[in-house]
Amino acid sequence: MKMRDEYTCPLELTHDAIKGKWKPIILWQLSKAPQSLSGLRHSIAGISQKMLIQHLNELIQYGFVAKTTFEGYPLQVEYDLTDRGRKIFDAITIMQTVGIEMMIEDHKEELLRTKGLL
Amino acid sequence: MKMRDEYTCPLELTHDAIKGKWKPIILWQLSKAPQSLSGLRHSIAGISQKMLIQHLNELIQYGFVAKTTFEGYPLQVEYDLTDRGRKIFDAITIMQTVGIEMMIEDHKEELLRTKGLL
DNA sequence: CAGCATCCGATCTGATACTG
DNA sequence: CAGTATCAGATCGGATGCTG
Repeated sequence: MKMRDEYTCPLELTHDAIKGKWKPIILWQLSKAPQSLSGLRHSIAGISQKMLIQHLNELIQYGFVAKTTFEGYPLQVEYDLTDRGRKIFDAITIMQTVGIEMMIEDHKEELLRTKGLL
Repeated sequence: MKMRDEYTCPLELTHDAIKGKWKPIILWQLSKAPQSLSGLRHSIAGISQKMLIQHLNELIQYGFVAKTTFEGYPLQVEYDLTDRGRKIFDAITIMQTVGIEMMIEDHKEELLRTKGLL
């Protein structure tokens, strides 16, 4: 992702920090538990390794995620939310809630439509 | 923007709904007051008319924004947040808060660095 | 297991010009 | 004032193959 040098608008900064197809889901997964790369790859359906690493690195640059590397073989790392990451996670939670409501409402409409009630 | 037919993940749905360079700022502006197209264009620095209309339409499709058209000349419209829009705005608020904190912290570091304290 | 490099099609954005 | 159409460049995302 192209990263900007400077921001004048705080909202733009945060939006940049969580934009991209997979960042919200990565944060969501990490909020459940710190995980390894392969752990995340299994818990996030459909993500490629390239995208996972790229988005993780961006989250690290913005200070939402911390990475710990353990010595020895097999190689082992752990990704975890930082304090800042936990703060932005509150926003992710709201997004999740609203998303659920939207899906329920839309499904309701669909149901009524198929029954000829709309 | 490419719109998906179906969503399996609520978070993905909401993220799609607010993604794009300008959507968070548009929602932010509309939360202050319902506005006309030209009003928004003036309150959002740097946005092109095409992007503004495009993102507004996407926000309408996702049910975050409502549009009212008034008859007569000169043409007049008004964009406003819906209830759903106000819910997602809570997430935007958190994003704004975190963004401000990030900017302050980063600036703090910068200050210390220039003073040779870091 | 963790991570990088490259290539390519899909998508996003912005400038410009035009319509009701 | 509100909105559409088109086109070119930048960016993003996914598949694949390679390294420590």
